[in-house]
Amino acid sequence: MSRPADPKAHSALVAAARAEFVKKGLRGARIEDITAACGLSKGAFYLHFASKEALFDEVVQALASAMRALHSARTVGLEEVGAERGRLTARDVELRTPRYRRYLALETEFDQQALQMMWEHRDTLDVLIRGCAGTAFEGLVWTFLEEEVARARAEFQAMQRSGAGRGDVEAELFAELAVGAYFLVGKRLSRLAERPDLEAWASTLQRLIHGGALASRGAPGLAHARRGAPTRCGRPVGGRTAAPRRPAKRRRTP
Amino acid sequence: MSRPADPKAHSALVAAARAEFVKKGLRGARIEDITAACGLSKGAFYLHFASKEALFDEVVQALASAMRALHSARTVGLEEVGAERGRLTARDVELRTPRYRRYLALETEFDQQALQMMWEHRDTLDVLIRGCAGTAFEGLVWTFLEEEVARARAEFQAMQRSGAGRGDVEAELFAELAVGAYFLVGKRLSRLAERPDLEAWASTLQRLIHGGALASRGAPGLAHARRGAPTRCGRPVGGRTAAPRRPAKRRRTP
DNA sequence: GCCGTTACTAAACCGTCGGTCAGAAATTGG
DNA sequence: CCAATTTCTGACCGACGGTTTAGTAACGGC
Repeated sequence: MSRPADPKAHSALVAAARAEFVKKGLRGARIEDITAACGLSKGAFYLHFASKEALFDEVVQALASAMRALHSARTVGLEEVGAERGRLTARDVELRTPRYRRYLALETEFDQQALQMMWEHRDTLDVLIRGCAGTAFEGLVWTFLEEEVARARAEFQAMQRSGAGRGDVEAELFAELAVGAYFLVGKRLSRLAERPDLEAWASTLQRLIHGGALASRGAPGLAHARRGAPTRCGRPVGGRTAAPRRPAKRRRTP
Repeated sequence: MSRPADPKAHSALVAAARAEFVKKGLRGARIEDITAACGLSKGAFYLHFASKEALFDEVVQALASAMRALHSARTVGLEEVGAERGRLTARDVELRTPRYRRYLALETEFDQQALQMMWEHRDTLDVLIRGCAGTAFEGLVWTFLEEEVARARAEFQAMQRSGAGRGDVEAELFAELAVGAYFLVGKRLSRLAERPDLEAWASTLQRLIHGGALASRGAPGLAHARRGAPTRCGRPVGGRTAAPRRPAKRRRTP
């Protein structure tokens, strides 16, 4: 007995809410707009979620667990290769030994997975970054990043100890830059209409971060790193009209 | 005749508003909180500003003109040195010639100025980045960045043509990374209580961006780039309590 | 068909906040 | 001290939007 709920209602609400959150931010999104987008009434919203924040929390939890999964996969992956093939040394880096290449491939793979994850959750990420000021979710994205920075710093410090990482750079700053680079690219994803070549992005970023922007003096591995033409950067999503300036009304100050 | 306005009222309101904007975002900041912070009543606000947005606009214009000034200073500065000492070549980079060092110093100087500017306007930047979703100022910060990216891309492409920049990297992606790095650092400034050693940050960033994170094979100029111990990263501003999760109330979904 | 249950609707409710305005307070010139 | 003038106050208005709730209708079981 009893009337069954529209099986699509819940997911439709989530989808509409995500779109609305991206457009107006968590605070600015209106329940009525969300429900109207799925042909429901405002009241129906509260049959499925306790509040706007509860819905957003659900979405954020999905992102958080995806991040945790990736984070620990990376840690154990690195440990496994470490146990299996030994730590990276300065010599490995200098001669681009198979061990160096193994580490490089591993990192690339995880970076690609990270980008893929960011692509799937790009709307939520965007809201966490720039759409939840003054809410309970404020700063949550920084705690996420902080964990990644800590991991990257530890890895780089290990490389520095073994001579593989340059010693004249503070590990913390390096980690911020590296994590930040991916973060930025993730941020940019939210402005793209269709999925760019994330795999190429990952390897380009890695080349830049490892080798720098200056032409290297006949470094080996440069030709091997190249994969066809440099990659284009994707089309921005349509809309977003021109520069918004001066919402000005009249002024009364003499 | 007539009663003169409190001469400090205007600037006090601006200061209080900036603080409130950072705390709650443009939308979330309440006029009454702003005026209360300077011991004024809500009505007094409208003697000085037409609206909350008008006040914010005033603050943003100040930032915008500071950015424009820096932007054009950089362009003319680069042109001057170009006319005076000639363009950078692959050889300059390889041998770290005086010309290379001149360019490097110039860039460092402007980067430091940029960081300094960002430090002074860190609160406004922060609001533009993460506190104005769904307002008229939405996306303004990206148009600012877009200009910088365009400049960086053009500069890097020139370096690629002359062989000074590595050719296997898309100039656009490089430019995004480079501008993004400063942007991120600027973002981080808003979480610091006191001014860090921005000069050291600028040169570390430059070393990373130019030379990469990997230990270089006895590259010249490495020792000269080092300046004492690697720099610490500053103390975060106090407050900001632990992870905000589950604003949850009760749920009604069966 | 009828009944019980539950999804859903429509409208009311109510707190919040931007903006207004009548009057009180302050200052200056006389 | 008075008058003129402007600043400043704080109660008020109205819109907006999240949440609640009384009522409606769809569905399953009999």
